Amino acid sequence: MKTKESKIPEATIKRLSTYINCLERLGAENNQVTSSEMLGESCQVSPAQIRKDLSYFGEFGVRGVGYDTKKLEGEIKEILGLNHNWPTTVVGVGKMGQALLNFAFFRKHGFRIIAAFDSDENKIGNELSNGVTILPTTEIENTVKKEKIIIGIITTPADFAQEVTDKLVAGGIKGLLNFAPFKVKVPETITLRNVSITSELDNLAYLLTQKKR
Amino acid sequence: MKTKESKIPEATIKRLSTYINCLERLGAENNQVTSSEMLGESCQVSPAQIRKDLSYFGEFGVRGVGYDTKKLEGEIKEILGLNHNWPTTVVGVGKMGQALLNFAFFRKHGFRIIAAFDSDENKIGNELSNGVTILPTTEIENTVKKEKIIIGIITTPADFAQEVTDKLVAGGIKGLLNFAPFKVKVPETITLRNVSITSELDNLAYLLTQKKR
DNA sequence: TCGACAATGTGATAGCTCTCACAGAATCGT
DNA sequence: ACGATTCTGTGAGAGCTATCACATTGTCGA
Repeated sequence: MKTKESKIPEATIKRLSTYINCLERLGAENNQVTSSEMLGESCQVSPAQIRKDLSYFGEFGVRGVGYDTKKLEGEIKEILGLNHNWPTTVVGVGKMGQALLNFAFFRKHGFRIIAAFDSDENKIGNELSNGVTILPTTEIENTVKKEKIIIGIITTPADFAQEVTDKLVAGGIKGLLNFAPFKVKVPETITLRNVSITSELDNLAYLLTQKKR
Repeated sequence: MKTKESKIPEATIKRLSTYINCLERLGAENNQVTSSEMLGESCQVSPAQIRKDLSYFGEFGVRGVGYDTKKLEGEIKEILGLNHNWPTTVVGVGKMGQALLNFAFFRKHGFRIIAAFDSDENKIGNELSNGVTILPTTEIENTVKKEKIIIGIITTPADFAQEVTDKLVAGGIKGLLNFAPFKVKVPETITLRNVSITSELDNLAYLLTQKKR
């Protein structure tokens, strides 16, 4: 895989992820070959946009023909780095945490859950369906160190988000995905993505309010 | 509230939502007055960006002083339309659906859950903590019509997302927030936001992969 | 073998978003 | 009363992202 040196738009990365989804579906529907138009139809992105996005990383299609569905899917997974198996932990085993732990695609997307933490004494010691035992949050730093955990997923209430973040960072975590409705702060060396579900709700509210006018 | 006629960037709307979060926090910490710098520090946005964002909607601050924390919070809520009480339904009462139903801020953000649906017979008939009874998905169209539900939140598996979407649309829904990892299609008149949790995971994977290079 | 055709890859360009720098406006101390 | 100070609001411009149009390249049938 050759990566061209120009900067790749964040939006492109986001779309690549949706391309995989659509390619899987198209593949399952027996489309051995896909055109940028067909893929665009499927994931509601313009064909030109798709070609442009792919062009940042190389040439994956055949002119006059299109893309080999399976092959392209593989290429994009390679680009995104979904062929890894990052040791991952989830902190906060509430409903949101459980929802994520259930997601079958965790593994498919290159994450391996090897620890879970909560501060609720009733949950500590319980075993998840994948065999992982819920540990107290006091064990975060130790465990991250010992198990060489790379990725932390935060699904605690907002008030505890910074606290557990600091513990994960102290343990040497590399990447964080924060679902708590609080923008946590981390040292620059750490890769962080804040996912704000509230802002999606707010966004919808805004759009609907506009429409009423 | 006067809205200037120029188009407002989507990114601005997203940020406004985070401003509310930070303003609540700052207010709780007894900051009666906030500067764009303080707010920027709190939510990790540049002060200039904050002022620009707000300038799309009017003038909310006092030069040389800053913003009245509580008042600004109220203004932004007004802009986003969080002072409504949209009748809302959740389709798919799995872990993800339950997580959302638990979120206290549903009401705070202008949504009122008045129905929930699932296709699992073991769940149908159960009552949620807010008193709502889970109905079978066959009742979606009827109920949406009868209860004049405006907003639908989809937390089903990907395979059922389009199906329930169509039912919600048939019932006359106005806005949809789709958490299923499948980009559903709706008529143009309907406001739709697809929230892709997988793409956040993928994005993190990509960033970490890049860093290793 | 060759021409018609189909769909990619990409330079140019339009459009959008953020950043910068500073003018404008309110407060406070003297 | 007024100048120094502070922080907002905003035009201009830089930087980034998406769209367009077409040259390019491969396929397929005659």
